[in-house]
Amino acid sequence: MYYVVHMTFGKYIRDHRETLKKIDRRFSVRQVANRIGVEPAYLSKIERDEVAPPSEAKIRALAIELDKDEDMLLAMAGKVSSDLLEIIRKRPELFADLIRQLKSMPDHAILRISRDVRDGEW
Amino acid sequence: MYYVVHMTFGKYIRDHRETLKKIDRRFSVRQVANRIGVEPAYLSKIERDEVAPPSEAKIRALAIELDKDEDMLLAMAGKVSSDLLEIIRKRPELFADLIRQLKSMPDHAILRISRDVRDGEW
DNA sequence: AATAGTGTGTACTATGTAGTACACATGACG
DNA sequence: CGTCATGTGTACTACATAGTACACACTATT
Repeated sequence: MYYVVHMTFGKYIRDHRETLKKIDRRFSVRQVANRIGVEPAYLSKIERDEVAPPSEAKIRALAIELDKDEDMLLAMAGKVSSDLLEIIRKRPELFADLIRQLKSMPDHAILRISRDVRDGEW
Repeated sequence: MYYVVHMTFGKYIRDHRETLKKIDRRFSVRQVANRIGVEPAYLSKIERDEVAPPSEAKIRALAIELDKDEDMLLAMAGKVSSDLLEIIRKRPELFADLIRQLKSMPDHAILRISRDVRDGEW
């Protein structure tokens, strides 16, 4: 999935909204804009990357609307979920060290730690 | 260390700068401000919490100046280091899951994971 | 007593963030 | 063939962020 790297936030939203629109006409710019609570002209500009991605709250609404992962969409917008920031800010040195350690680790290693923690192997 | 919770960014900086000033007069508001690259009046306002904490770059400079942990100082300012954000944004779902898992884990468990990863037990 | 340094009050500014409001041309469709 | 919906251009706005610049009164030093 090479192309994802070059995909902007706007183009990604447009692509997926258009795909949904093909089978459901309620996915027009106007109707989606209304449902997520912004002006249609604003969503149009977002989708053409004419303006920066919207706020975290609107991105979350978009993620739900388009059935995409919220953290992934936030990341495409250059943001990190505020609940994660809060967790890190409460124990900054601990989390900073761990995250920097994990920077160079492969996906499967991080997944495994997640699973081990969840399964209570600690 | 209860009081730390109620300590503001400004008060924390002021306390530590004043402590250093007692044994080294180069730690005046003016001289520290000059070294970190801001106006003295601005640092004065920061220390009295009259304005919001400064930018990440200035906080880092302050951390070095006062010999404090950068991530901890950033956290007190309500921020998270941009290098950590970048790491998370590159694999948002993986890191989001892990961090939320670790939210309720005790310090020693997180420390142990850090150590295990560093020592290559993966 | 002069002067050098200190902390702070007041006023101002540039840039970024996160949008709204309305008009307009085009396209779909019953 | 009229009207209803669609996407978008233009203009504008409120608030936040991250500071600067200068003047002033006080303190310490020599």
